[in-house]
Amino acid sequence: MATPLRIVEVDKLKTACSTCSLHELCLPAGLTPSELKSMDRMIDIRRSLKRGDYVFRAGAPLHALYAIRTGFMKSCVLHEDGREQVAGFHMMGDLIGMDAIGTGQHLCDAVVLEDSEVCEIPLKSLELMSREIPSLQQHFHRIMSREIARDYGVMLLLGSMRAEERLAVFLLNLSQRFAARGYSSTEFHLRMTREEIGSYLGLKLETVSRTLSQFQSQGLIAVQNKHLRILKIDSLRELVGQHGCRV
Amino acid sequence: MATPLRIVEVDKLKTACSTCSLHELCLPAGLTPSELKSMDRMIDIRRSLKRGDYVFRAGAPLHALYAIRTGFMKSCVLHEDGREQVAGFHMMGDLIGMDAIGTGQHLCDAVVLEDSEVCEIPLKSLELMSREIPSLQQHFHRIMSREIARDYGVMLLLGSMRAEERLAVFLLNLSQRFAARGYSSTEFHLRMTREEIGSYLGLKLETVSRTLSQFQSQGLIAVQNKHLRILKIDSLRELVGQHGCRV
DNA sequence: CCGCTGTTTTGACACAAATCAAAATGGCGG
DNA sequence: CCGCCATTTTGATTTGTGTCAAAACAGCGG
Repeated sequence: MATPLRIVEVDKLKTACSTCSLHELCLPAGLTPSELKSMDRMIDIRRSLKRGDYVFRAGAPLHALYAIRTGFMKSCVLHEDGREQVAGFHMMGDLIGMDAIGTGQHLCDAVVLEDSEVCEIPLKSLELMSREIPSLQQHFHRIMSREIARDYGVMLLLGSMRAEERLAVFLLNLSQRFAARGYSSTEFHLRMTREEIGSYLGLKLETVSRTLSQFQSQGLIAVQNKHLRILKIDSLRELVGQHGCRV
Repeated sequence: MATPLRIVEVDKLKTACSTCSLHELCLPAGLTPSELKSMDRMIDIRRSLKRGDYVFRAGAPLHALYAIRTGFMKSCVLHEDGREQVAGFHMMGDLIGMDAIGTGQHLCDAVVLEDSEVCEIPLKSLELMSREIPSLQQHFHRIMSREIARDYGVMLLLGSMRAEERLAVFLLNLSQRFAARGYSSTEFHLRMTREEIGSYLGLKLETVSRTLSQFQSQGLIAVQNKHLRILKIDSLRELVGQHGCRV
């Protein structure tokens, strides 16, 4: 878990919002071409990150928000006593760092799980520009709100679902997000370990492993280590919200 | 749980942000007197609500955000199958409804637990005005961010703490929030039932009751039904983050 | 003031998931 | 290509909470 981590390097990549294939999924969604140009001026730093790098660490002062161009990461909240809880997994088009606006300090670590590229969005510039461009303002608010909504979903999951349901919800959520990004909704690579899945779902890694095996033997999925294929997506959906369980 | 609920009545109360004792805790924190005047113009509707009323219900279209002037409420997320998870408890100075900005529809119920007054803040007006007043814009962002931060804390709690710790965190949090509002940090009324506490903490009501009794027999607190007194706040603090537990 | 209803407490027992343990597997660096 | 280390799987056992049940209690309306 605690392997030494690279220092991240900052380098300017040649990409721009106006030419980025993600711009309908990302912060600039719905902007006009000329507004997109303004975004390009705002986001001049893009970072290239390797597996194990931190985008930011808990306690660090907030410089910017980060839009994920490519790759995969997790954010995890740390407890004084060393406990760590994965608060979310993030992929291209996601915006991270918003938890830090309140205090000016990040309160979770953002750790790269698969080599990634992120765009650095200075908060001050974003504030300034969203005063000029109402649709940017609205979209930024929507993104923050969606994060709150997502968190409520996780709370529901952690507070009242049994292990099978948690896993099913997790897989369905990944599936849906991959689909929204143009990837297969039924076949993908799990970029995180069983332990990280478990931490996110409030389960131990053994339980995650056992439950995946169980799904496999029921013919719902096919897993081979990190490679996962969903065979009966409807059965998975039915599984969620069944079982008299802990209501 | 499902008692018939009054239809809420809308009436204009004579309060204004500029004369409200909460304005340093609430959305207008840090505004100049003239900016406060603008807020007054924006917030012309204040609602008076009785126990059991809904401020808004899941699925309803978003009209406004609500700032709590007095009272106490819960928000709860609903699962299709009827399960309900309390996502938070809210008191004076809190802003609720932000989860709805993303989709334009509320995704939780906000239920009044103690007769309350709320100020209705039309989202459109807030957007408009925060383009004019940078400090309002910043503070609104801070408030949304703090909600995300709070949610991360709840996720940590639900994902990796044992029953005793959850209860301790819950009590300490209430204590700290009452203190911030000028009330006693060691003696207060629990406005919610054991079942609602349990739902919030991912526990059954019996476990909540048992754990409170245990705290009492350990001399940490004195509970008598809804009345609670914290006797050893430091011991409660130590309790959080102990116990090898589920790391 | 009494009786009703919803809430809380307490006890006995069951079970889902954690813990402990060990083998199997996979991937990376030398 | 081999060997090592991290990850994953599977099994046996324990345990913290859930579940079921019943009694105690509190608050409200008549």
